[in-house]
Amino acid sequence: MTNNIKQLLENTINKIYSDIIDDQQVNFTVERPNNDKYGDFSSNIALKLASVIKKNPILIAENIVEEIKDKNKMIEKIEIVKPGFINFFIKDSYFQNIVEDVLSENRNYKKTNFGKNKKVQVEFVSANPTGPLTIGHGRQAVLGDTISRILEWNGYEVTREYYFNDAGRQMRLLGESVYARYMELLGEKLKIPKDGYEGGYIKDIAKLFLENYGEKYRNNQSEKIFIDFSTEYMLRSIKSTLKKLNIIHDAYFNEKTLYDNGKIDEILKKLEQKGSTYESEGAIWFKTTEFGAEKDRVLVKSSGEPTYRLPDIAYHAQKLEQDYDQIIDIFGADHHATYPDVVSALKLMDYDTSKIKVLLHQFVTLVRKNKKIKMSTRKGDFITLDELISIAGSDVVRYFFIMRNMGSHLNFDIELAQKETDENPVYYLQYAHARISNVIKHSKLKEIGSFEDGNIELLKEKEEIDILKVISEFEETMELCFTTLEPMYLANYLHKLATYFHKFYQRHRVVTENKELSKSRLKLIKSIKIIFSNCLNILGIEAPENM
RNA sequence: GCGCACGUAGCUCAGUUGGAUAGAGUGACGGAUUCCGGUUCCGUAGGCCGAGGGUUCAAAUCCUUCCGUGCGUACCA
Repeated sequence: MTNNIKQLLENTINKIYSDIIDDQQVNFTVERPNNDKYGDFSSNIALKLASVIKKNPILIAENIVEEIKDKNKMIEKIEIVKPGFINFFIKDSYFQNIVEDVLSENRNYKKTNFGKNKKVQVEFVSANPTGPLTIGHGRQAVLGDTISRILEWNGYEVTREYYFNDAGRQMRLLGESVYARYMELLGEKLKIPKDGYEGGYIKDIAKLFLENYGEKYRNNQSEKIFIDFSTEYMLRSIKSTLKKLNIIHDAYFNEKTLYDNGKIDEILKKLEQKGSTYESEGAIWFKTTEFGAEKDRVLVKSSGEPTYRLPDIAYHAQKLEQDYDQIIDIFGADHHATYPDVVSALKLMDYDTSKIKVLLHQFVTLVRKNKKIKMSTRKGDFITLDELISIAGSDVVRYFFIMRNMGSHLNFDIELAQKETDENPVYYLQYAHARISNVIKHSKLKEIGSFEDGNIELLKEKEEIDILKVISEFEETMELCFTTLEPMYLANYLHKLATYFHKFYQRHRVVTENKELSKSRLKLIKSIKIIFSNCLNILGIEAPENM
């Protein structure tokens, strides 16, 4: 819609001012003004043009309007205002027609094929299985899955991938911590290792271990089985938590693969050949300063063990060798310093890094009555994602995690999340959907019958046209979500849609003695319902028929 | 110290590439709704957009300095 107007203006100035502007880009905008006295759409094109061709913007505006006047049948009138804005007023009939479009396209309304079935991999969560997922992981999980859904809506083929490492120091500590609890269950004195894990889940694993293996591993701390058993347990638990949020990864990629298939060595060798590494103090360093970093980084520790950086590079090299058209990584803000190194290394080896897109999200603070709840992962002193889901429910958790833009800190108000009242924005949305379902049900009782023949031209009330305008924004909202990969816009949009529906509902009855009008309004609310349902579906939130 | 974010109503946050009177929700106060679900709607109050300077027709938005907060600055991931 906005794009149509923009195109119209673009064509117009190319026609009238072709000699003056030739191939100069005029960076004008078309937007929906917040004040409706400025029309449905407004453009600053004349103001922008004024600085290029040194003419009075009002005059330019007049020339443009003269050219498009009466040529577009959806435009009711055009006004030129003060500094030089051009304001467009659209005919009601245009908005009324949207109802028919929505009803006929239904689930596919304004679905796009921008992706043309291109393959995109979205990597998210990727927490090592040392403990239950935290609230922070939750935000990433929901973001990753919602972004995947947005991509799918736009015709991409998405692979959701989870990267983890079940080797290394952290996992060793996990095994030792479980061992300590195991020995405790066998009546020994508890000796939790230094920096070990103290959360209650360790006891659960130990207990299950005991049930499976009895006393067989008494005094066998070094047994790898503690790590393997714990890893398997934690991965199962993580998957089950994600499933509660309706999130299922297509692939779990273990870092170990990169050692087994020689990728780590290969990459290290390549970097050495490029002369970008050197040895110092027994470690192998990567000359990151050559790419603008403050300091060089260690790739291989003096112990001979690589740091996380080297496998990260190898992993991404491998991703780029597969036939993905795009790679999306979702990381917490604490990773913002590390990924540029990965990209530099890949560039150095002539990989096409333009395929990689990194999205960083800020952290989550759990809040109760305006007070921060402090948490410590190691001590196990935290509310897990799993607990949060059981307290607040999947729909609320999903909505809360994407209702703020990912770049800003999120305060998760645990009390608000539990409220099943109008204070909770999720219920506000779902209630609107349920209400529509109910009205349609009611219309059947009143024997309105089929409303397929409802006349959309009867939708003339301000509240009706207003909500149709909101529906017309769906397309550009989705496009914004797609280009920015920021689901927040859709959350805000849904709230707006609900507001306008409730406003309409408050002032006008759908089912009345007037059968013709009832039918047209039923058509209207049915189309609203479809938009709700489509949007909620993209957000992975249920659209209930009743509540 | 340095790097990257951020600072908008009492609170939580929107504000597309600079645009016309800076908006929502929530809290506070006051109203509406005999009705298809009172989990709804309407109104009022609340702001020098962290502070100063600059750029231009136009700045919450861009540049600069300062103040404040968060994250990073590991041979942890």
